[in-house]
Amino acid sequence: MSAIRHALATRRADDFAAWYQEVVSAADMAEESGVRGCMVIKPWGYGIWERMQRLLDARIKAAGVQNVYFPLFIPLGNFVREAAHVEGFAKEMAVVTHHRLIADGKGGLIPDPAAKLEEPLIVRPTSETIIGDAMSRWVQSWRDLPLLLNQWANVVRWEMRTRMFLRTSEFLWQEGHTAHDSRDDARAETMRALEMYRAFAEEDVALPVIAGEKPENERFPGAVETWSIEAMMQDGKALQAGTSHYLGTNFARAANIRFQDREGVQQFAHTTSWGVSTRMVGGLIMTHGDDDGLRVPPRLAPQQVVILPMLRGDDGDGALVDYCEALRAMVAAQSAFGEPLRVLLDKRPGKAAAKRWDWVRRGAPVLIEVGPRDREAGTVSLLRRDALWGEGGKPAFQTPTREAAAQALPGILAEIQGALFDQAHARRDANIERGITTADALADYFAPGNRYPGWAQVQWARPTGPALDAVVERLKALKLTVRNVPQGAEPADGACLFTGERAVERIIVARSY
RNA sequence: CGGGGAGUAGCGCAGCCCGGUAGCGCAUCUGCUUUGGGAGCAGAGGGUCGCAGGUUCGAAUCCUGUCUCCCCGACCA
Repeated sequence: MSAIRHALATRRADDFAAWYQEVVSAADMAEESGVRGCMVIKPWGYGIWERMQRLLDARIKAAGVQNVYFPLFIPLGNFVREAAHVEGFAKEMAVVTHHRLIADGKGGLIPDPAAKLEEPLIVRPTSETIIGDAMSRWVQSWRDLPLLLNQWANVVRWEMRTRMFLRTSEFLWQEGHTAHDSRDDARAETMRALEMYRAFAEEDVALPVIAGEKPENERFPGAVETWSIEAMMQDGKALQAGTSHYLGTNFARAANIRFQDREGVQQFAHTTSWGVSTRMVGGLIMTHGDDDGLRVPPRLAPQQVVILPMLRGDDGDGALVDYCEALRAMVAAQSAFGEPLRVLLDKRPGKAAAKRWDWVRRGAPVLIEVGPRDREAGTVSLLRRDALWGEGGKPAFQTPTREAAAQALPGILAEIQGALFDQAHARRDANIERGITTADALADYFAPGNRYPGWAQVQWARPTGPALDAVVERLKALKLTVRNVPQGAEPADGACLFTGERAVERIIVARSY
């Protein structure tokens, strides 16, 4: 038993779903909007997304990909070309049918029947079709390839069940779209994007992931291959945190993206697409959050260091603020991870101890409280968010000198970034069961009493068609899905767990978001 | 989209069954006290009870519809 008084009302272990929602609101990240499935992303939540954008965009540009922007609206006729793609998205589409409102005579407004669109517009659920249409005009010769594009955009999918950041009807993402003159080149791009996501997730978000290929039944509609990075949440469920697709020539045929090769022969281009979304923010919460709120990895924190003067509303405040301003300047002069350190001096009136818990819940990596006694002694009181609690259920303050604190911060932030990754990595590895070889053992491992069981890595014979459907049904009975076939796993050396045939590869099986 | 639950002050809730003009805790504001760790006391402000109809002399409360959220399922980044 601990005497710790946590900053949240709900513990992860008691009700993970309720805890998640409490973090989203207590960390002041987002709130409901009144529109089904849509959310208002508040400054702290959006600031984290902006950091993700900045870091991922740098990686995208470093790969020679150029940013573009395509329209929100896609003509219906443009969308209907790739059959599997359309079938995959048709059920969840927002459609624009009118362009004007008129009074309904009862004080309200209705779409003007006289302003019905000749051809409805759909709100993009993803942009393969409209970008494919442009590519068909932009690509003529092998010299035009590869064509490497990316856009940062919002997309809309009419989801049946929504959750903040994890699945919203409208979400923000980047979608890369590339066209190539060969299968090999397009597949290489697919794998490059996947590796980019792995590095982004692990190095920037401190999110350990397993990269691998999705099974046939989990492929993106219209894709030839779909690859993903999968992260383990603290309740043991898997979260698909990024995807990369090799689309073959399916979309090129649908959009007529053709080029003349070196021999003068018309060929269809091979295309790819890849994306990471605001869902990553949800993954960050469920990976790094604790019973005191969010913990933001320093590379992503909008503010890495927050200085809290212990103001008393008396004459002593001026000198204290001066002391803190000087500290702020010292800290701001430091660099961490190759960028100037992001530091906030929170001078809002109020008790430092009360404001402290606001910043703990938001998950700022380092808090520095400064009182009159610190000022006189030339010290500060420093608290690491990744190691909040000390002896006796009290916050674990350190009291270095002001100068020492400022100089130590780059190192401390690097330590926190590493500590968050290491904790998540250790937890994930401890919760992957690799010894399951029978269906009964699998059912036992995921038995209802075992609340947060984690993942199982098992061997299978990679069934296809009806045989795969049968496997999917058996897994569904246990609420499980095949997440992916991990890259770099050991070769199969046993029997398929489902069919008893000789296994050909290892797969990750898990419950998922 | 099916099954279940819920919308009352910024947050968490009571009141509803049995209609009579809205309350508690935290937060906020003011004053006094306190002052190195999530302060105490006193006072104050803040709500057309999700929205729209209906029943009624009178609706947070009863009836109908509708919107939104949460949980479970089906579907999906």
